[in-house]
Amino acid sequence: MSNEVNNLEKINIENFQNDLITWFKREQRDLPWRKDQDPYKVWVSEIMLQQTRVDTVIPYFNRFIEWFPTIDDLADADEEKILKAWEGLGYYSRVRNLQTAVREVRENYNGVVPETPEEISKLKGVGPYTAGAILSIAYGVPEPAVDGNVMRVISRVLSIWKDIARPASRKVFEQAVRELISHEDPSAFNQALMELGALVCTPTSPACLLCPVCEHCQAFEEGIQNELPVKTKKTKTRNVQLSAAILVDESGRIVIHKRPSTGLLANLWEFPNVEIEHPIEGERGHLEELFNTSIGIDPDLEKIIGQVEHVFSHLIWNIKVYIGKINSEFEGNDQWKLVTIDEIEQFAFPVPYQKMFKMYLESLEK
DNA sequence: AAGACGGGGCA
DNA sequence: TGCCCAGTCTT
Repeated sequence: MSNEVNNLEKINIENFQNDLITWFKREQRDLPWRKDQDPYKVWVSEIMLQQTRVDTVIPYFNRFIEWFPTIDDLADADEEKILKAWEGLGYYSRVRNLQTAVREVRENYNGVVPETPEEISKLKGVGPYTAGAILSIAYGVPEPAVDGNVMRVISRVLSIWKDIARPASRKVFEQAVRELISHEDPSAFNQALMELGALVCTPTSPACLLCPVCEHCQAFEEGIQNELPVKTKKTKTRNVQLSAAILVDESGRIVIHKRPSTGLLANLWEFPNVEIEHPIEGERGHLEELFNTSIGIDPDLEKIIGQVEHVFSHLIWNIKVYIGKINSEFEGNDQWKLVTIDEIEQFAFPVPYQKMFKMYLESLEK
């Protein structure tokens, strides 16, 4: 494995560590999860930061810690509330896995986040990156924490032409970091690598002239920093047509539905909707029939108030938004509820349905 | 190894 | 539009 990173011999590791860490201690951003090294808070921040930008995470992190200050608070929380805390952040399985995992910590580790790679990696939602991040930042363990930033930085510094889109490549970068990591300050080293990737060694047009380790960088030396990292794979998104309805009863309450516990947007709330596989020309009666047969709701649809388009990483939703009325016989249960406009905010809705609700409120003002 | 899984920011 | 972001889990 180690000969795959043969460029390691060209670098002065100790100087590299010093330049990198010195820069980090001087330039690091003031972030809420850097105020202390509470393993729980480090853990929460690392889960939130998965595939999510720092600026997006900050307000979510502050509110999450406010609502669930300790492992016990999170372990005891209702799922509805943790989903509400995550509403709009995306990748909602992260927070359900996090709650599962803190319960494991309470049961199996006496409420203390484990500090060995073997144990921490068993926790739900803790993969190789997060394990290394928590261990190094909270406990000072010299484990690699290889994320997209680190692969980009290391691919340039060591001129590694492995395709970072392939799962197998991560091991190469982990091995490189094992060789490079500071054993005096693994926390600063790992965070510095990520901070450098976020602030200086960016995906496009890296700021090499401001880089604290440019003199160690083989890509910079050869002027090929813009060719690295190598990353293939294009995601092809498919289109899904939906029709959804704000259905109101006699007293103005609205029908909402809880999504299934698995799959896309699991356990979040939505407005009644059906997928339209074969668009039929404007047949409202046909659509009402479709609502009836597919979700057991018999609405009186009045009109379309607009469309919502929402792009996910792997698909695109195009939602035709209807308003309508619901029969008086409608009864709620665990999955179906009638709620007032003011009660809506207590439930966690994915963004496309937030857009839809906003559209509905605007239609009322006219 | 590939796909599922959110959402927003930026060229 | 397409790419990228402090990735992990399932198939």
